[in-house]
Amino acid sequence: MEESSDRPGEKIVIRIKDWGSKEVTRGTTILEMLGDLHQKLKKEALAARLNGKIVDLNTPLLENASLEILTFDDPEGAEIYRHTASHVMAQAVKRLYGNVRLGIGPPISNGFYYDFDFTTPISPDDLEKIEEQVKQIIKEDIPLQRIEVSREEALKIFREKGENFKVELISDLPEGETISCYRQGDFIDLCVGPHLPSTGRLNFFKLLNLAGAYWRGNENKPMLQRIYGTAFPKQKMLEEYLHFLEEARKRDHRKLGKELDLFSFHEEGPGFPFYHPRGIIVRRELEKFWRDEHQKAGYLEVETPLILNRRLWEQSGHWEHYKENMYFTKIDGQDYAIKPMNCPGSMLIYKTGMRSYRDFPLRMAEMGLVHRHEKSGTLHGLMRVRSFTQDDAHIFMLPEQIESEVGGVMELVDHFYKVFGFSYHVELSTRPEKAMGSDEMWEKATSALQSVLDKRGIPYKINEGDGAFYGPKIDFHLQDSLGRTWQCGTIQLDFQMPEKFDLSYIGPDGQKHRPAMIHRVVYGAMERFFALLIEHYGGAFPLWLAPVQAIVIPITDRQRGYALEVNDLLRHEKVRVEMDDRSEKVGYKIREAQVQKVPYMLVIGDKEVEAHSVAVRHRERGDLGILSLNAFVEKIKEEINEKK
RNA sequence: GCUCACGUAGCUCAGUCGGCCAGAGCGUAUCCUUGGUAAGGAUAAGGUCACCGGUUCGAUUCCGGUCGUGAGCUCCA
Repeated sequence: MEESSDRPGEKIVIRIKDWGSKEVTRGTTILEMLGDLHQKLKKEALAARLNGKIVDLNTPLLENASLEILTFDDPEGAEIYRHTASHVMAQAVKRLYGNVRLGIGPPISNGFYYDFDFTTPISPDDLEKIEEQVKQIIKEDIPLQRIEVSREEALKIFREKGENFKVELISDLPEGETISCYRQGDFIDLCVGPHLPSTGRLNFFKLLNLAGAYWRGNENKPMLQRIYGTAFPKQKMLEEYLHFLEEARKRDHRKLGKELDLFSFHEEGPGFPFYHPRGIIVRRELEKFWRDEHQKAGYLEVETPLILNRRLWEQSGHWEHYKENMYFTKIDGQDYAIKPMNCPGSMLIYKTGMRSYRDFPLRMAEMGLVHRHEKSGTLHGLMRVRSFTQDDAHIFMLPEQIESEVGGVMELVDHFYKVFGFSYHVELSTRPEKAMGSDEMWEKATSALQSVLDKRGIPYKINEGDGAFYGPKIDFHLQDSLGRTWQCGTIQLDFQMPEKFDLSYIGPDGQKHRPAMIHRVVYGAMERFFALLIEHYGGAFPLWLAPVQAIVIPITDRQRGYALEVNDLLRHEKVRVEMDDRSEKVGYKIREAQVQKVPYMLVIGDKEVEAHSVAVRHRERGDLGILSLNAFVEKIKEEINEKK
């Protein structure tokens, strides 16, 4: 609408969000304009949105326009800030280790990274040195300059520098695309930008860790060294972030698992978890809840063997598609495999009799222990293991029941996660490269899942090519204490297994038909869900899950008799109770119970013996005063039942 | 699987630039203490310094390999 003209000295009008309009001379940069407008804003501004497009502050204003100033509080602002930080780090690395080639260096949530190809690998000790150099570059306050170049020029620049990764990136850019670079002093990087106007705009900077990363995420390509870091405009923000990381480490399920004596791992079985008495209590409670809810939701429970003949796995397609992840054994000279999935077993149960459309939907659930050979480097506490129990179910149904059944599972998942207070996000995964079945089948199955999500208005992300080999899936992801996400629930539509196993049902027409089927889990894997729960609650499980729900603490030996009576009564009422009658002071016993995150501590002195009562202390609410023994028993039983 | 780092008592961690009996705190055991809401005191036990080789007069320490663990990549519930 607004025609630009090339007459110099002409005035143009800029409408600035939250700051009204401003008249400037054509050609004034955004930064210059801000200087006239407001010093604080100029200081906080990182980039701007000019007529909807995010640009550098050095961008000259050439026509009437609308402008929005981006600060660190805007997600885009923070990204630009971190992106510049990554360039500065790369410059520092270049200065210190001249002979290093650059990979990529994007901002990520809470920070940034940059990938480098060093001639000799650096060690974590080098980070300090790099950090010092970064500080130096910030101090030098070097301006960042955007340069737009032709493809040939870009190739020339980076070829001359020996930056063959950058050359590869440029070569892969579509023809005709403007190629931009950012220069700061002697350092130049291929980058779309935008960036901060100068390195001095960065403030508090911290390099966090060093890791390996394949070039372009491809395991067949060279491995680079990735340096992770973060940057904030205020010291306090950086400190808060580092503090958050520290707190998150305290909630790490691997640490809490040890401290609370829940589970362990051993060299004798890497990736194979050992549940301790306290850990198995939590798991059994989760299972109990699961059985109750599944019974209500109309599921039938089954159990199938751990080891089954090779023939079955050939029939299911696992032999062909999943062999690398399976464990094998021989029985009487015949090949057997330890099940990596529960479905083939359920197929055999399905086939033990004639099925009628009247039986549908047939919801067959199984807490099935599966074993998978996961790559050693991927193991991670209970989150990623080699043997785990899936709260599996296979639903056999009429094709027209798919939508309502998928919807039903989604409701069940939502209900479960709400009970634990988890928030989650949903992803839809489509056909992988290595897949069974025709494109039409995949198309049909994928759009069925998509339509359920769309109809329910559930936001989801699409993961192209991430489906199971037998069908597309809807995944439910939860976050751990550090914000890393883990797939838990999943709903997988499968038109393959029914074919492979020649499943049938008798329809109303008296003829045989092929049933539709879904695989689904709600918790996902009990191990992973348990790990997430530990981190979610920081080890302080809600009463109904707590391994020890109450601890009886007699003050002296005199109260031991009555304390034992309290202990026995609670135990008979199925409360998980322990007694601490060691000759230690009350304070000591309380401290230990607090550290172990026991919900209720029952202190018993002479007064309580006399009154047949208990002095109740709650791990979070503190001293709750004296309750009669019976009143406490009722109270705790009620709270357990209500899953408070 | 790959890159880098790490592996010392049940746990958390010192330490040894190659050399006498390898240390601390917590925990455990025994004794003293019987103390009212987050650590009472004393004594003791506890280690093939992950494992296997090599270098060396001598290795927990240096080198190589194996196993395990961590961060991340790849892969996945």
